[in-house]
Amino acid sequence: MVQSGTRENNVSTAKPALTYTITELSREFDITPRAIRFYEDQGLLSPNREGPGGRNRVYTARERTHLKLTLRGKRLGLSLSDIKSLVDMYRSPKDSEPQLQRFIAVLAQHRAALERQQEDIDALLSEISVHEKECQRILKSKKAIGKKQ
Amino acid sequence: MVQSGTRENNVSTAKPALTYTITELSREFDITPRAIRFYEDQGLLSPNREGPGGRNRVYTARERTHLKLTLRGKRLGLSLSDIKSLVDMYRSPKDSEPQLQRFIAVLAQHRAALERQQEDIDALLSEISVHEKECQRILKSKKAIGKKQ
DNA sequence: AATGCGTTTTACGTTAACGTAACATCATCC
DNA sequence: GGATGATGTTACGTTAACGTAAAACGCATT
Repeated sequence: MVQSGTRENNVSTAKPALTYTITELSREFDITPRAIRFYEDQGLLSPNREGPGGRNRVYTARERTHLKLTLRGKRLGLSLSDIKSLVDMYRSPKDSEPQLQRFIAVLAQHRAALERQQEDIDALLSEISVHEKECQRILKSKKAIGKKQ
Repeated sequence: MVQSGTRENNVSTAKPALTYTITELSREFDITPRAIRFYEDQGLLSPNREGPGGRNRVYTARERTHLKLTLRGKRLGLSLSDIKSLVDMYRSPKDSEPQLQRFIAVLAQHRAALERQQEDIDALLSEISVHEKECQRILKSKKAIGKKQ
């Protein structure tokens, strides 16, 4: 093995250009390489190629960020196509004014969705608190009665 | 149509016993009756039957609550089997002490998951804020330059 | 040279969560 | 009393998100 872990290429250039292999990313985020390639098929990632004939995938820090964003979206219950539209927006050139307006609108939309999710979470958390307190109460009453049960 | 909307049966009894039909619930929560029956197949709901031969489904307020909980769980990205275990816990008799302990453990587990989701949401919201501000900045600079573009 | 490991492409399999279609049943309306 | 409309069961279809298997290539070791 010539090099393992995160490596830094192009020592002569100014930019660090640190990159990752597919297995590195799969281990870091605890997913399979298959999943990462699948995300690429769905247009969520677009790694460069390296090696003979540009065979192997190489991921930049930017691509890694996209992957992180993808996984976050998944944990929040978003579909991959939802995430794709998000990533696409982030990638899209925001130079024309209508583009900017649409981008802002989408952002507001996502913000609203996330805030609704926060409400759902708060509701569930308070429900859980109620159940927890109920359990504590029952436990205490049991101890008060003793070992008759 | 004899009765529409939420109706109140058993006028002679003490309990109100207000119930719902499947279409009422489907409209209230904007889902199809098919979905509700599917949730029943998965053990998330267990409506009573009514009419000749106990043909039609009738849902109590308790069942409606279970449905609400189911949909909240879905919005948060939980699978139906996840939700089922949750509902089962809520239904299970919490009288024996080991049962209680397990229940508390599961509650803590869900609490942790929800808090992780909150972090994810916070992260995304701050990201969105960044992008929004960036957009505002670009818009301002464009207006400052004028209509040269 | 053979072996083994890691990566690639291709393709088919799988699970979850319903959608959709077909048909029967029951009450009601005209 | 035939049409309409809501509800039921049954069964097959569908989409998303990968899993899994097969076969090939490149590089390293033995």
